[in-house]
Amino acid sequence: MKISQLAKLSGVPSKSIRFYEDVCLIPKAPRNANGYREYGQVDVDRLSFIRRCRELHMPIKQIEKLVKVKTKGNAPCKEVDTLIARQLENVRRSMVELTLLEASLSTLAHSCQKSLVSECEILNRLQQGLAN
Amino acid sequence: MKISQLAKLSGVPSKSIRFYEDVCLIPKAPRNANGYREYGQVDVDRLSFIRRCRELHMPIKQIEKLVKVKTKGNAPCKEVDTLIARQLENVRRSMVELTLLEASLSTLAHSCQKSLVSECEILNRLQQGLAN
DNA sequence: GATAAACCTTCTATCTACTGGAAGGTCAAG
DNA sequence: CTTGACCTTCCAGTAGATAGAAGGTTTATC
Repeated sequence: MKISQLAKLSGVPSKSIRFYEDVCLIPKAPRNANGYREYGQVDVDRLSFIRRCRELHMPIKQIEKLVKVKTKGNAPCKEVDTLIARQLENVRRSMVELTLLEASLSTLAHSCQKSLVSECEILNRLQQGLAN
Repeated sequence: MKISQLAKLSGVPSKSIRFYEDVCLIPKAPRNANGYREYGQVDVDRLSFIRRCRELHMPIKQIEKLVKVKTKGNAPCKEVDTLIARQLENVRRSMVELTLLEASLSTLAHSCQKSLVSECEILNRLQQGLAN
């Protein structure tokens, strides 16, 4: 199949597929007589896998390791566990940070009852440091 | 004062200060005889303000509006409210997304009891779609 | 047979918000 | 007089794409 068919079946846009090839996340596709890339089911599977990893916000470098380890079936899957655990940690760290942000912004949003910039409590707090 | 002093007082690295000048978030600094940038207290205040906005993950374009509106004291501060509310929305949207991610990753992390890649439940789920 | 739409290709530029480094000028202390 | 700590500009790179230009191919339709 050609690239747009693969895009449809895998859920990854053609542009991204070419990009993934550029950065060596996927192997270089063979070309047909016109120089068009030719794909098969294995590519659909691989890209579906990659798409799901990306949906979990995994960086490409990590997905690369996951893809590599996936191909050698009788290797220990400890590394897989580690990569997922690391990503889970990343997500949890971001959540903590966002929770703090949310609190600050929420306080800030409710802090101004005035209507002129010169008296605006929001701006004052941003200027002087947010004590919450 | 010179740029590194401003950096110290405002908490914004010199490199970032030059960058903010390049993208017109702050005005071009006057230069002394040697071509060095010269700053005063007003710049400390402005950059401290900017730093606090950045700590709230506000994009530079939004901060720019906030800085602009801040200078004209007797303008209505409704726009300030709007910008903060928008940022709060952004943060909340990200939190929702991360909460879903956390759930998926957490399930995934606990799904594999095997030790070989070929039987790894994590990889299976990433391949076939995560039903959770 | 002409032509237009819908593909495909490569290359380049753009986005965000910096950060790092190279090459070179200036200044103060020892 | 030289060493180190500043300062300057400019260029490159980060992550993960996305958009667009310029050009080739194929297929359907008139």
